Amino acid sequence: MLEIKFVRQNLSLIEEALKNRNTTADLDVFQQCDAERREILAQVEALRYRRNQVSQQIAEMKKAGKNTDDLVKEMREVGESIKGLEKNLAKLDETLSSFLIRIPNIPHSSTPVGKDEKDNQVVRVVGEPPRFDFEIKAHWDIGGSLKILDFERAARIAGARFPLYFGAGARLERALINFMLDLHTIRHGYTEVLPPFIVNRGTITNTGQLPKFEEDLFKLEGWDFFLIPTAEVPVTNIHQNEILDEDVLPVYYVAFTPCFRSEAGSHGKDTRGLIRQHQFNKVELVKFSRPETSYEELETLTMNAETVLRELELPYRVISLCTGDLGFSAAKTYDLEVWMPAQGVYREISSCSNFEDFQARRGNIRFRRKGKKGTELVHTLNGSGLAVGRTVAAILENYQLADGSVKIPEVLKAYMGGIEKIQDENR
RNA sequence: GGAGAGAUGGCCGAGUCGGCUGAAGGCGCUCGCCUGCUAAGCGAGUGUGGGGAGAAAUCUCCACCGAGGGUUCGAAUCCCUCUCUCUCCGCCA
Repeated sequence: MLEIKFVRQNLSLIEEALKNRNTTADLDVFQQCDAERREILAQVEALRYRRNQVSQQIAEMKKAGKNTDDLVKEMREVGESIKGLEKNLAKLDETLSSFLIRIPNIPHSSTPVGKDEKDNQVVRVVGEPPRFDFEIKAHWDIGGSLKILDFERAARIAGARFPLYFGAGARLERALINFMLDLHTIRHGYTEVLPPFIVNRGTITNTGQLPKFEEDLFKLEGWDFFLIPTAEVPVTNIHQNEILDEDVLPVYYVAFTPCFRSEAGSHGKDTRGLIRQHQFNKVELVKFSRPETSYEELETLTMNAETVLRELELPYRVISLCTGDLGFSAAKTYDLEVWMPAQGVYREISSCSNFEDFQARRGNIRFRRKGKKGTELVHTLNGSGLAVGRTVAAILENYQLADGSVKIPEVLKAYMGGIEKIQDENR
């Protein structure tokens, strides 16, 4: 959420940002409500001032044994007026906050301006797509013939877009989770957290998934609870309504969680394989930083996520999302895209964003500088490190061999009980 | 699920029969003083959000004592609802 004062003073900047994001909002209505609210506020405060003064006077007069009937009667009327104005005020507050909470973040100046994903900028390309001298298969075919992935049975258990892993496939998923957590905790200095997978409405509003994107979420029927679409939601909210000590910053958290997404509006997209599932696993990096260092933190966070791909020796590229493709709460986002040989394309496997103070304002996450008065909002950042299902898919495709087996990446061997490759175990 | 206790400022903790309590006291923190260092000591300051004035330091007003509602001229204090925490019992793991 943006600060109301900021919006008031930067209407043209907001208008520009909205345009770059291919969206609009009724700024006139905002301006009108805002002005009206401040006027009524002034009236209410004047009346409350009067009431406070007189109430004190009544107390003194009573102590002195004087009659206060007239004043009490007058104050009764003042009280009524206050109540009436407060009602108007509440209505305007409601209008204003529902307006503000639907305004996306302002893109950072380094975010490229553009309409859609075609205008995203390639920042760097790392690694060479492997060459194959045999007919390569898509990961769902590899998984099927190795009997480590079974989407048909998954569909019977739950429905379309759910995963079911067996044997070495299940272990590969678990190996990746452990590898990623170890890498980020031991080498990159993140603190591991295991958060709730179900969160309340306030929490998921703070990170920006609500109120605008409720249809993308799974909601528990009869409860105001939601399945998390990403660990970003519970982990960013760890410090909601807290004032952090300056010297604990920056705070680094890494969390493994399953993620649940309704994928509303993506019918027919990526229907096969592990790419787009209602449930998938993800290791997520979350940072809380001082405002002045958040863009450096974004670079290192992105690099931390990239390290997973480098260690796994998977070819990838880094994309800077343009304004039209940027997420609601983000000011700047790098996507990591891994090479998927069967489709011959780079696919998103991580998204690393700086939200600046946008989420912190909603979640009321602040810090205090030593020797300075008052508090400041922290900046929040997060990035996948990485989406595990998509990593499995990338490994299956990039490490496939002519005989239909799949080589285990060097760094994962220890996590896979020392096996060299996954082959049909004739389970 | 049953019974009880509680929720106050960065933290701990006091608030009498409703009225100079935005809130005692302590800790922490900041600035200054002092002892050649350190520890201790002394003095002053130190909540958040919003409105208004001012170039600024600052001043002033309003709101906030878990959340929401009510009573009252006036509520941290009384009443109702909700949320959360703790203790005991039951149940399950």
